[in-house]
Amino acid sequence: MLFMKNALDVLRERGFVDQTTHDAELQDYLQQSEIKCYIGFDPTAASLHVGSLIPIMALANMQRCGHKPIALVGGGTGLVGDPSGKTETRKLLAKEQVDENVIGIQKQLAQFLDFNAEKAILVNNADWLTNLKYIPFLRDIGKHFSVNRMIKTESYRMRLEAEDGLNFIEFNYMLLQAYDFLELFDRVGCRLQMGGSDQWGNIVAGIELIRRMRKQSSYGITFPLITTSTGAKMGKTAKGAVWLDPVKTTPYDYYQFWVNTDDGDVMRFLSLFTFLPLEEIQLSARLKDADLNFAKSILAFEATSLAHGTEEGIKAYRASASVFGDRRIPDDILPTSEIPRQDRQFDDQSMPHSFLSILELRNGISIFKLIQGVGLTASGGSARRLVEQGGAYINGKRIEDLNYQVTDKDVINDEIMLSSGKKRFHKIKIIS
RNA sequence: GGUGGGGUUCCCGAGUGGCCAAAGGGAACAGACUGUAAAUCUGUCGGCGAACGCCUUCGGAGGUUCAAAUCCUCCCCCCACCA
Repeated sequence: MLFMKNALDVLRERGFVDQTTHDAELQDYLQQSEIKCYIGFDPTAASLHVGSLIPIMALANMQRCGHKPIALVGGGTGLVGDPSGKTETRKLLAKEQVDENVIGIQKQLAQFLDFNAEKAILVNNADWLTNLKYIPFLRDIGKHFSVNRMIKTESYRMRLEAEDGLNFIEFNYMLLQAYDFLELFDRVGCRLQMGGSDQWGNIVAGIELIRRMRKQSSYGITFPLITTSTGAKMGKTAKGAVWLDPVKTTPYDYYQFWVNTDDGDVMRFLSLFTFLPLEEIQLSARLKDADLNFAKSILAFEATSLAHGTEEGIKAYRASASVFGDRRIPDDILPTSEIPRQDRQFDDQSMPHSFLSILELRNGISIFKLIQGVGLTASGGSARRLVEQGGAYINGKRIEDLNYQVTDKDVINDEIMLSSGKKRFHKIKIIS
């Protein structure tokens, strides 16, 4: 393991590093084997979304470098709410809700990290935070914090200047996160905390607390805020966030999210969101125009496989090929990827679909009712508009007539393919 | 506790008695162009309805009025300053 690449270099090369504290010492620290590093995850929802992928992938890369990642789920801090990077007060969550969310998040992290044989550790800060006593905490921990300094940090200053202000419970957040770091330092000797760039202040607070109380040094790494090349925050789509939960965002939709990556982001995203060798990724820079879509397919396949397993990745790829057509992916593009390059298989189980009885079709169903019914649009009115604007298709043919009645004549091979625009499909399977 | 300013449709933000389903921008959706990209241009963008239209929405509850997002009363929440 000694000849392994330094984890800091790996993270840096792949684009994970925004800032670090005392770089040289950190590098030395990471030269040891099996060091522990942690990242906190907020249990604001029962599922993580692609916005959390950067920290997840950072931990996974650490693990691949022979280190021991600790995923901290904020069951305790989630009860308080982190003001960092937010311009307004977050709603306080009920305790039951937080507990439920913690369970969901744990499950998803296990997709990316190997928790077997203690190769990664999962902790919930509710275990120690919820038992804290106010007065002892103030005396032992609080005395190390200068309010003057705290209000100068970016995250608080932002909120102090904002309209909405900052309330006291949020103001405490930094102390709690610093305490988490101290706790992990004491429990397992963790000396490295990572997080988004908005976590800088919180991370430094922890480092200082450890130094003051334990006279030991510890380190921090922050990740850059990932935006698309068009400047938008990554991970939002029409339906809101792109979730890692396959029920909230199906693997097919997840794949579609990635395959629609902006041209300018493909290389960067391949480095961040896959484990494909950097040399191969850099080589794919030669891809131009439509050929760049090969790289996008691979990105989508790899990302989907990571989140949902290879089998789902393959299914999503084949489902996409069956509606968008397939071009054989050349062997020399990102050769390490196990994306199917030879097969002509299609998979129509994985795309959005629903079932309809043939009997219901006998009398005909209004096209816009059907479009709305399968969920391609949210309301009958918008389905109507879709047809009026020429965006509705049945079996690939544009529907010109608003009053079009879908009947059994539209069934092909026991199926009807509806589409909204040119990229959103829904297959209706007919049951006789 | 006092004084002042706020809470508008997914978001930002105009509107201060009828012409308001509510300007403008963003997001989103569709069309054209393409490569399932971006940019650009065009259209749409509360619900129901073929349509005249009807219904729901401007923090909450009442009230005034032929008519209220707009006026009045009470309540809730946020912000600033003062205490």
